Amino acid sequence: MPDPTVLEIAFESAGRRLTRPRRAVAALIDARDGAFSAADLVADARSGRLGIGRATIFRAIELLAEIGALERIDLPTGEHAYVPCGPAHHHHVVCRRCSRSVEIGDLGLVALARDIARKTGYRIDEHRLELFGLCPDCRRAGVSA
Amino acid sequence: MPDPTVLEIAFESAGRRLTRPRRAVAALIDARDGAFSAADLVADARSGRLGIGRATIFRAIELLAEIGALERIDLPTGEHAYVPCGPAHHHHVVCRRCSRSVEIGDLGLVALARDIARKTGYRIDEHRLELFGLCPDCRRAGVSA
DNA sequence: GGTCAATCGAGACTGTGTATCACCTTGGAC
DNA sequence: GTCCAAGGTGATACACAGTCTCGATTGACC
Repeated sequence: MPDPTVLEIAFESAGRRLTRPRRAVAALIDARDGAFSAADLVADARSGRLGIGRATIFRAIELLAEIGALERIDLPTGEHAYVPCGPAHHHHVVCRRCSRSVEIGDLGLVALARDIARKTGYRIDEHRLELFGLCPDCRRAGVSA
Repeated sequence: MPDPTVLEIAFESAGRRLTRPRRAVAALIDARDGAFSAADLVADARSGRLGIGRATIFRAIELLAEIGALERIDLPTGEHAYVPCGPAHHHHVVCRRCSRSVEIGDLGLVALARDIARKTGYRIDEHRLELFGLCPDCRRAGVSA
């Protein structure tokens, strides 16, 4: 057996069983290398004839998101997507063409939120920053759409 | 007829007809004073027996969002919501209890995005920042949930 | 008042995500 | 290796958001 992947380790360290379907879902996510939708994974599983049920894929995604190994983001189109990520507070920059994404650190946003709290009187306990654009490769490929 | 509301004016200045159903939707939105979901408006319309079709409400929301009089935000729960707002670039702070929201200015985020672009090599052309918490009233009301 | 394109309401349809339930796997105890 | 309970699975039904279609209606303009 090859080394367990980050996602496989995530299942185990959360005290959950590492089953064949979960391994398969983890592999599909790894193969995607970027943001993906649940429908993407379902299609991948189907085209690869992995015999994994739709519900299982949704459950695996939900579980990984709960663990913190995956984060749900909202594309500008209104669709939901998921990005594999580490547990520390961070944000994502997503390529709107190939969906590849990179994590960026906090960037002083926590301080900014504190500032906004002071100005508005709100107690802010959650924030979300997402950036969309073109990754270096897609820029080089001269994509403009 | 009372003075036309901001949303009514938005319809007209976009060169769209100000029909009875659109007026009704605008009134429902004004009555909400904060973020709302499409389902909220549908329920409001139904309970008020306004005789407005579901599709019409969705169409009006879509149109207002297109015009820029409404912005779609994504609640932490994954649901979509809409907030009435002005056309200038800004962000929203939303109370997770009463849904009241305030607009905040750009706050140097455009500069931050430029900085991120330089560091990551991405060309960033869109970003979204949403903050969630408790508004002053709900804080005073001692709500902690 | 008459005309016509924009808009409307009803309802069918699509896609995403959840719930249910009988069956299957996993991993630990022996 | 065998057994067993808990956790997990797949099929399917369901709930809901949002879109599309189409014949009927309406508002803006002459």
